[in-house]
Amino acid sequence: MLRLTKRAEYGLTALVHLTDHVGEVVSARRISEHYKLPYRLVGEALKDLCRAGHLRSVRGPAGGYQMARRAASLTVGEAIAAIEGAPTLSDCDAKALVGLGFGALGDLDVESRCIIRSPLHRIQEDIWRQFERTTIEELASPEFTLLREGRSTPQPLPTSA
Amino acid sequence: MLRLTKRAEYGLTALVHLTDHVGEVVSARRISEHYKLPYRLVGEALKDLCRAGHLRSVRGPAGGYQMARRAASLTVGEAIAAIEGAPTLSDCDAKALVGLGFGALGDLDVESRCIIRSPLHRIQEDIWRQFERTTIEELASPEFTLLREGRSTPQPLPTSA
DNA sequence: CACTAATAGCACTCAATAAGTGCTATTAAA
DNA sequence: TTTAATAGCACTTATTGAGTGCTATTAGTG
Repeated sequence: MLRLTKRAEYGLTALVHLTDHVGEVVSARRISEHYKLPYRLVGEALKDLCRAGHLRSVRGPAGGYQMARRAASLTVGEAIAAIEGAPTLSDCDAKALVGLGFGALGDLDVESRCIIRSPLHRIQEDIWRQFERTTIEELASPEFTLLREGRSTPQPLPTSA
Repeated sequence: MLRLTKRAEYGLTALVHLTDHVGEVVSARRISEHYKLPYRLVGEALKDLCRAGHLRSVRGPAGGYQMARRAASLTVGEAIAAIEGAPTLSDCDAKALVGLGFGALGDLDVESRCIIRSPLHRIQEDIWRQFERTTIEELASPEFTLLREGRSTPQPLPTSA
């Protein structure tokens, strides 16, 4: 029903935490205990983010994760894509991402059930644009979000390492 | 993975069709055959839209559905809400819609796992705003469906801004 | 009147996906 | 050497969505 997966939710939560503790190496267990989230799932989400290069990992005891990039340059869209892939609103959207080019699909003949595709695709792009426009830094500091359009004096955040 | 349900997809398709045949009474069967969609599911979606008052129904042979409102005043958001309910991005968003007010939930204690809630909620609102901003008329109007007769390489849509 | 084809409503089954777990390997600090 | 972390992947269970069955009601037509 148009919602993010738990993995994505946990991943974003973890990213916010790591942003608030930039410089530190924090383990999946610590994060999961802090927010009372299932340890293993938080771990899976963190692995995904690590594989995508958004986090760095340190193995062994005292190991864990830390931001690999500045929170201001990592978008919610990139994070979600790393965890659950780029979202698609409808099936023919999904097909379009693969085939691209209408006539080729053979499935879309007659009146093309996809008369709604292109405008829906437009909406989908808008949504994705929202994800891409929002950074983890903004997720981490709500007051920052409000300044998105206003662009008044941005406060120096503790994120600068 | 952040996608619309089939019912919503079928419902939107049907609405576009009814908009293109405004004044006529079109049956669920005709629509389903036209777009090669499962008859019963199209029917269910149409019932939902009818219950919400977006369509009028006529029973008996020669019965069917017709727009109850002008397509220009019916939004994609309203249609989707009628079929699959208002979307929520995360669980704590869903809870927030009920309880609203942080401390009251008992689930959201400690550091409140919902540190990501409010900015995520903002994104969700943006998305919903996109749905509310787009009308069925826009879904139906040809200038929004350039790809339909585009045949060759689908150009990126004329996404104004 | 009988028949037919439509909507109305709801519960149910089955399939797809997401949530969560098991297990093994590797790494590195103590 | 022990321990606690990440790495990876397959697996099981739970939830959700897709689709169907069934019955009732409505109204046009021969």
